[in-house]
Amino acid sequence: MLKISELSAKTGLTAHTLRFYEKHGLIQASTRSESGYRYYTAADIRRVEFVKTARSIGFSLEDINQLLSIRVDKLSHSCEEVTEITRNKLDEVNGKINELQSMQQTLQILLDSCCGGPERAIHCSIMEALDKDLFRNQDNESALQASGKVK
Amino acid sequence: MLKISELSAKTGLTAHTLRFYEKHGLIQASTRSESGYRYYTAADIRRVEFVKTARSIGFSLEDINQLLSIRVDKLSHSCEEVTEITRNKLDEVNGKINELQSMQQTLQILLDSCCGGPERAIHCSIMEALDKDLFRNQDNESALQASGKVK
DNA sequence: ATTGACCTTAGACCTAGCTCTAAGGTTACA
DNA sequence: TGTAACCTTAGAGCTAGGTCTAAGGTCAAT
Repeated sequence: MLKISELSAKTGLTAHTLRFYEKHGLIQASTRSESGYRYYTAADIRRVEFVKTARSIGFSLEDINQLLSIRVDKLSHSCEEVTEITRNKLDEVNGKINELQSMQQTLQILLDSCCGGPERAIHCSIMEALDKDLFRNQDNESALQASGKVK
Repeated sequence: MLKISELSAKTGLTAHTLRFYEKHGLIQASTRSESGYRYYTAADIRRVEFVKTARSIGFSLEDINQLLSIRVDKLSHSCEEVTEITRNKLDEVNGKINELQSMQQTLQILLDSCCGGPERAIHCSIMEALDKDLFRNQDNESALQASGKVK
């Protein structure tokens, strides 16, 4: 039976975060002392580790709540439910990656178009590109190429 | 000279957002009527479009403030300053992509390891993986393979 | 003159996941 | 017995970028 600071040391989560997770229904201390101190059993600790692992993969607290309710009653739930949560998360992650890769490409094109030197910014290709609104549509690269900023 | 609702229609930004940008020093209406109504000149509009474009690429409001201060006095600034902002942003984006790709890989491995069918979740590979804390180090794939969950 | 659509401001609210503070009670050790 | 290190709770604060509300003033058309 661990006190909250001991569980904190064991898991690397702060006591604040552990209480926060409790408030959001993710974890619990099965036992409380008479004075209200939380005491965590081995099972409690495994649950906290589960949360920590799921969190490190990127699942939201809401996802984890769903995963936990499957975890405590696996007989009433199917693999399908688990994969659905996982697949939804993967879709979300893929969506974010696509957005970021689009930014990445645009930023790279901008960088490639500019000398990057100590020259006055008066004719800086990046500033021009931002001013000319070459990014209204998805056709960034050709728009920039058409503007003559990419060799 | 456009009123705020006209600028809103022109740019697709809400009047609320335009005022919000003004509060944060990004934009301004050069003119105000006696009663305090904002009136935007052509130059104001170009500045708003600049902000919108930079925002769509992913620059933060703080980045944009820096870009704008270069924009209004290009003689006092160099291409180097502009590329530095851009490169920092690119680094940030690349960092996020890396994180997300790591999540993506882990999620994909989890999905590949599970039947995803109507079977009871009692031996679900994903739940087992989350319980066994196979993700403590970067070696997710080999850990999962070692656990026999990936063919 | 009245209505309805517009405008103003200050400031609250939202998301997500913490992070921290205040005010007070408990415990262990010297 | 004192004190330092713990624990408790409720609730505020943080980030970033909006989004919305309330209370009131303005404007144009009828």
